[in-house]
Amino acid sequence: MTTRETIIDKADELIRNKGYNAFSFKDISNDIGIKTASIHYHFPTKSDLGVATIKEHIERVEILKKEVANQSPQIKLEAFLAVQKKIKLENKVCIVGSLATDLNTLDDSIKTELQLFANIVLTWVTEILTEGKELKIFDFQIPARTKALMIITNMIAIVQLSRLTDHHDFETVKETILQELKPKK
Amino acid sequence: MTTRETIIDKADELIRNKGYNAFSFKDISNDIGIKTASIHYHFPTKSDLGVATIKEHIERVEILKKEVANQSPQIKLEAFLAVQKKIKLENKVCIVGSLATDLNTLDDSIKTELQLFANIVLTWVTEILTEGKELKIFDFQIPARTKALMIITNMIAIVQLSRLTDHHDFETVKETILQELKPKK
DNA sequence: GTCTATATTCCGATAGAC
DNA sequence: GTCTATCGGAATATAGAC
Repeated sequence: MTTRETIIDKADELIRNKGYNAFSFKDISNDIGIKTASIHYHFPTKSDLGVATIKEHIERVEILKKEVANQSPQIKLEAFLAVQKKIKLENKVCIVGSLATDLNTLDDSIKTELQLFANIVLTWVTEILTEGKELKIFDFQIPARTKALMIITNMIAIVQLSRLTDHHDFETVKETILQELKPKK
Repeated sequence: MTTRETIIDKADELIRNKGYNAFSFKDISNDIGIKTASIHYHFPTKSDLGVATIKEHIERVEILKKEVANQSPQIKLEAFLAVQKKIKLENKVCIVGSLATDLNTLDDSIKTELQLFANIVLTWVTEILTEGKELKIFDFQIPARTKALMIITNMIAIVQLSRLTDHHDFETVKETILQELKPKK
């Protein structure tokens, strides 16, 4: 992994662990053994690093989409939910939720990139649901985009809320999503 | 309103507008015309102010609960959803979501108070749903607490996500929640 | 590319006058 | 209760040596 990639990886971890305004170049410096001045060589400003971190997420989603492109909608949806499960296991939150709560403090460059990422995820889940309904693997009576909003908001917020209520609540919500998509016999 | 209450009100606004780690005593000082040293007189530390802000939310929920105690489950649920609608109109986020994403940076005193608040809300919505189901006003096939988790996570995250996708998505999710609770004829 | 050194600004918090 | 003044520390960012 290049230094640049190592920095982005650590920034991603810190943003989703502590929040954008709580992490500093010094945190990265301490964790990966490089001086803050060197980080500025790769990313002149903190916003540049923030944008690069979101771009990394976009790339990862595009790769995941391709990996499951030929699989069933069921497998595709489980691939999406597995990402959330990993977030929960690592006690992090989704970068969309993490940055959305800080949105009014972010530069336009980060806002724009985050909007792009959010819409990519929303479009992907909408497509999965549409395909699943056509194949009668999923059943729901509302527009696919609306159903995608319901599912995505469930996942974004349960990683946050289950930090406060009960960590098992994550699994409860995830299983409920899958159950409610099953066609009635 | 006392100075103490004015400070709490402004802190609440800043936490839900910018995030806990992005707001400062100076922000409050500028906005309400009092020096930062005076804020420290009322709240020795930032954590003390954070705890007091959550306590204020707890009090408001308790008051709202009493106001609608004799109303139908439908009215009670709409009272809960109206709070979220107000949050959306003010371009803020729910304090649970705002602080949950920063949780790993918060003092235990704030964490504990936030956990208390989250559980109060969860219990309240669970009770509303239980009552509504008994009266056949609401229909759902999962445990009431699980349904409450689904609805609360929808609302917490849609105020965040609709900042990025489409502001109308808030209303879409809110109306879908109500529609899906209606008994099938 | 990475370093040392530093500029500048802002933060939370405290002492003490009024 | 509110103020002025200040402390100690941490933040983002830059200049310039290697």
